[in-house]
Amino acid sequence: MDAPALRRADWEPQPTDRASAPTRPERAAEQLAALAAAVDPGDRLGTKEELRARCGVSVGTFNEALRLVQARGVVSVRPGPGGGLFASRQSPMVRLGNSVLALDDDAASVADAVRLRDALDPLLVEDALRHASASDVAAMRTELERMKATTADRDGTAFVRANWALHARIAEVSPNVILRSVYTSLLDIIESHVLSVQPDEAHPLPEYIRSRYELHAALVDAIADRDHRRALELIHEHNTTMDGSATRDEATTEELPR
Amino acid sequence: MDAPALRRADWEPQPTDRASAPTRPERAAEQLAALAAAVDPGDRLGTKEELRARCGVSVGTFNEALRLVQARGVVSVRPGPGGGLFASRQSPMVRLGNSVLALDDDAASVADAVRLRDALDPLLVEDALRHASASDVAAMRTELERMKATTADRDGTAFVRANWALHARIAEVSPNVILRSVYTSLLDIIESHVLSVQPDEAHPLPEYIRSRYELHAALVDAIADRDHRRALELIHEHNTTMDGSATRDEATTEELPR
DNA sequence: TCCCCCAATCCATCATGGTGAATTGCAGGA
DNA sequence: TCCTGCAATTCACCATGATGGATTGGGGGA
Repeated sequence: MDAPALRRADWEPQPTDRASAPTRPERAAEQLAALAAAVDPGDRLGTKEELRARCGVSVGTFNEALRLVQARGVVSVRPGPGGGLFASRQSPMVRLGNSVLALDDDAASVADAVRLRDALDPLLVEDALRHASASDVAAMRTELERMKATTADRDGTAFVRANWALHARIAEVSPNVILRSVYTSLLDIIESHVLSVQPDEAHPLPEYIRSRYELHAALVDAIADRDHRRALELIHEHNTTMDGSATRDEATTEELPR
Repeated sequence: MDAPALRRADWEPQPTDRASAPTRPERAAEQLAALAAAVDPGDRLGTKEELRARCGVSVGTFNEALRLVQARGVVSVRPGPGGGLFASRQSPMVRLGNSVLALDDDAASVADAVRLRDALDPLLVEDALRHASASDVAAMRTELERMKATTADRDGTAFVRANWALHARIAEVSPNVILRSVYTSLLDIIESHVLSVQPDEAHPLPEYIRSRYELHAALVDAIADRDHRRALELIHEHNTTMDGSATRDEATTEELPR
């Protein structure tokens, strides 16, 4: 009835070639997640042994699956009589994280990320105006210096990277953890997709760099002076004058299949 | 030299009571993550057996740890001679997901989430204007009907939930996967923190509900008519007239100083 | 009656040993 | 020379059996 699976043929009855071959622990984890999703949070799903048998995997494999769903906050485990696996309500923050994790990397274009980032910039500036300390402003000025240093060598890529570093530093000031986290990750996404900055006939590189630099310098000044109106005006200009169009995308061509 | 650890005392040398007791697989996973972070992406870390010995855990435990770091995209495993664990570059999208996952749930106040959501609303409306199909608009109108239904029973909570459902439906239209994902999760976060809607002397409930309903109805009309200016005007009004202040927070005990 | 302690249950690890598949490098043949 | 095929390496699972800790409920003593 419950003969052990000693040979591989006994426990690999699905040679159905699926994409990227989900491993057995992953499949078991999905089963568990489905089980947990089918009941109310807090409900008992059964003992490890029962569920392991239902998933049809060995102890070790089941433990791996368990670890995965636990990390996702889908189930919790309790010892003792009446113990076992329980569906647990996963916090919305975990859902956010997982929904982002589930995102297909290439499905999300850089342009999408840039658009989001631009929408968040004013919030960051607002927070900077309200919360930037003297040392924060000093750090921003340091980043500005770095930007200025790159203006000399006409290296558009170095310039935008320095620019992003400044933005990241500004973001650090915000007390809003969600905003900070999302924003810096967006910068990260954007940065990882950009290979080089290409000049544009309408905006020759040196001129573009100079104007961007001055805009950011003025922005930091406005933050230092707590000049709300000027700062918001500048960030609006920042996001309406072209910026993203001067960058070139890399990742849409998925080379390097390894 | 390498005596097996048959008794628990042999392999639990750290009775240091730490907060919430990270399990051994979790600790091993952290070690692996640290190892992977210390080298360049693509570098070899060693065979499973070598690393297992270094982590000082058993095979099963190490497999669990491995599964965790693999799920996080930190390492990859390859079979064959010269195989083993390799540090893998984790995509920025994964970093975003993980950084959100690392967020402390109560550290992030609802007000923070509301602020983010408000900043994203205009983007959603923009996308809706550009991409909403007839059936999308129809679905929005259905949600509007539901909102209207709740206006009758003076139930503020039901009203805002219906309101969020409408927003979620609008968000569905956007082709921007990151935006959609982040926005709906933000709604989720907000919704999960709100217990009830409290009237406010300046805005008695029925009046508040009626005005909000009409604003949203007008917004959907503007989307249906592709009236950009009107829609953006409405969403601006939407986010400047009070909204969040009429909701009562549950989870953040430390009252948001705004 | 109330409290404490014990037994039962269940999880978290451990150890050992086995089969099959993927990968690699080299050695030998066409 | 180039291709083919074998052997070695390493992973992915499997089974079995053991120890110790956490939790729970009930039974016995104060």
